[in-house]
Amino acid sequence: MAHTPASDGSAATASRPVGMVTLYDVARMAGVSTATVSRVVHGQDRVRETTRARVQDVIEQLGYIPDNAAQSLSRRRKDVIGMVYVERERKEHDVENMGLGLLYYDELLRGVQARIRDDHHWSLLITCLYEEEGDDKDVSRLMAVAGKVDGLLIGEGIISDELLARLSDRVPVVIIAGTPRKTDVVKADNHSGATALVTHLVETHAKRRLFHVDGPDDVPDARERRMALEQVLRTHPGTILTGRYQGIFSVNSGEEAGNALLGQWKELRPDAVVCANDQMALGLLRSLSRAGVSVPGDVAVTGFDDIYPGRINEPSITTVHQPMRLLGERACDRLLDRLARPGLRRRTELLPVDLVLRESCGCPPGTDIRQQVTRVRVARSTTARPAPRAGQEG
Amino acid sequence: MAHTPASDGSAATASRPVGMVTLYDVARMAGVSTATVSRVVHGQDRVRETTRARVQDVIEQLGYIPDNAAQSLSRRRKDVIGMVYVERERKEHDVENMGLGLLYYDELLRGVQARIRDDHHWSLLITCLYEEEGDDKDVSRLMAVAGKVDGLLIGEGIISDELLARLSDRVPVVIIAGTPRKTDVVKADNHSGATALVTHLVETHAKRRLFHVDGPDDVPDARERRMALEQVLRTHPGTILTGRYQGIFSVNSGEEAGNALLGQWKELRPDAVVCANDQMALGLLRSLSRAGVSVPGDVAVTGFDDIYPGRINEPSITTVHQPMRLLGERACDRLLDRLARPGLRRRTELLPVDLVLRESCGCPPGTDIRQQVTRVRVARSTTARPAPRAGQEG
DNA sequence: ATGAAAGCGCTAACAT
DNA sequence: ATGTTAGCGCTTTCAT
Repeated sequence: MAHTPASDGSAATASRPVGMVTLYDVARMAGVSTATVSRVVHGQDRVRETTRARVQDVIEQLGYIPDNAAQSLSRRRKDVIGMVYVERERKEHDVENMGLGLLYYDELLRGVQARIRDDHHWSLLITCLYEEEGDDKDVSRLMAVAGKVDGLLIGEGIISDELLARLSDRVPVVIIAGTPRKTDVVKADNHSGATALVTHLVETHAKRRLFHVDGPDDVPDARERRMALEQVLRTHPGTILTGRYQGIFSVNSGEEAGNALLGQWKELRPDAVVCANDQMALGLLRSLSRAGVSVPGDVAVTGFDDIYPGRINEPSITTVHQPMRLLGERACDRLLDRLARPGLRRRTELLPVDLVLRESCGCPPGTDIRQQVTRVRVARSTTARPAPRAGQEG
Repeated sequence: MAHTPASDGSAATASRPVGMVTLYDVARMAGVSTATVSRVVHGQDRVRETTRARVQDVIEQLGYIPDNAAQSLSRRRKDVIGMVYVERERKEHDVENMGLGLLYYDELLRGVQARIRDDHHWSLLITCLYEEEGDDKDVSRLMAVAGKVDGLLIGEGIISDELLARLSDRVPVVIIAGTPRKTDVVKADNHSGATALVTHLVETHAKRRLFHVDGPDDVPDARERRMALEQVLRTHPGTILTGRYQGIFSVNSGEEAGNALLGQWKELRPDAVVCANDQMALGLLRSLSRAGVSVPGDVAVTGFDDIYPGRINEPSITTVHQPMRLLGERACDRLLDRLARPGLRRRTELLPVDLVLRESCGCPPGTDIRQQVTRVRVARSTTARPAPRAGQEG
């Protein structure tokens, strides 16, 4: 026995985690080889029934649980996929955000879990990065996680190209809601959604003077919605942008946007405010309401994402529904596919969104219509830079 | 070289995951031993500066990322903690629950993450069990996860004693919000919270005829709240339970409870309804409102948990605030502690809750008072009978 | 300061 | 049907 792990009463036993029962222990106690135990554990055939039963007994009795580290090392796969996302705000007592902001990634997570659940062997490792922390922290976190998983789901395009390259060099990566680079991407069709929303404002409600509450510069979602807004303005003569405020997707920044807007109310009063997400729309509505401005009477307001509170708000918020959960599901599916067949061509999957018409845009009280938005192409010519292409299946 | 992993152009290379660069590759390319590379990777001293730099270079160049499986096997620790929870409902399109029910575990998760974030080396593996699935599925999921982690955080006391024993035999376990068994437990002081809430109803608002919307039998939180309610009734002569409905913590089941209540409205009209959580309170309020029953005018209603929608509901809901995030933090702290010092004595930590007075109990419109509940002891002697029964007299 | 080598617990190819 | 054994990639002790 050249390679029997210490299972005698020697000192080596002490260093082993409490209760650590190994395959060898089971094998010895059942009087079979480790190969046989392994076969039993994995329900393989080529084991006599009586043997199987005996081994099974010992397993129960000893409470044996295979060590995944050893399994992984041997099988060259960890049966774990990782999910990375960014926590934007960290204020623990911001009740508003606690009630609202949580939803995005939590839904994503639900989607991923839903996909994973049927396959007992996959597990999900989650890691979040924090916006306010340095890039080096991100790097060390990501390196650590990359060494622990078979594949990675990354929310948003927040990590640098260089880092992404390094990661995807090691494990397959699927980007969720980010700009296509050299990995698979699954994202909502923000462009079409925003286009439909703003077009509704302009064509149905005859709005002409829009104010834009934008999201962070570097967030792909925000960028796409912004570009769509600009494109609609461009293609509708007579419409103008009266101003813009850059928020960070939180209720608070929406309130700030509202205050900024009220500051220029006299001179540059808009007839509609387009917010990059629902949270900010909610914050904006609050500050407008405090100032006695009526919505949609004095001004229309729209959001994006379709979070629950926007639905029950007074007035209810017109917005675009993002299939967040589906996003998680598809991303997960794609990763699992790729893990199974590494040869797959890179692909960007665009998920359709719904336009949700409610009260804040000026539609009649009680309106709550949801209609799928058909895809519209991005106007290439006006986009100076090498536009992210939403290519189908590579 | 007896043990150099295949890094030549041999067939073995093909079976290695794409981009898999090993410590050996780095060592060879830097012209040092694996021991030295390992030292550099872990920033240990006893390496000459020039050597370190050279190795570091090769690491960058090759994009080397240590394989955690191998590290774990060698170091006998995985640097991963697992969190297990139960998904109660699975209806994908139940918008109400999407907006509300998500919050509990998500907050817990946030707490855990918050604790983990400073320690780069820990990662979090999450697994959810599904109520409607069989016990054997739970077992296989839990076994799998137990083999992948150093310690486990388990939400609620939903797993059998036997299974729990087996798990905690292998890795340290901290139960969150469950009944203390033979592991560490971190939980909110449900008993004191429910006692304060019901006492408020009885003493401040002079309620006498209570209806109870209970949670699932086997959920510890529900059980504790139920027992506190009964104890308050018992100690306040003249109070009675007019009826009880057993829900499953969802908005829908709250609505059903409301309908059941309305069914016996004539004969057994209560003056207050105590719901085991906010979701059900919300559902109940909806059905009462549809039936034209005014709250708190005709009847008072209370919830539990303090979820955001209850705060902005019309009327706002009187409830008990659970420190969900803190629960996650403490549980994680405890697990990390135990991992560091396995000898720790088993302990149950009770976290204080807040009584949140709002409108639904009959407090004046606009009320939103939050006060910490001081701990009250569970009355042992009176808990003689095993089964909770309705219609008891105080 | 650096290297050689013995494991860590498990899998799977190859015997028998 | 069952056993033998050579790794999997890394850490760490013990030499040097």
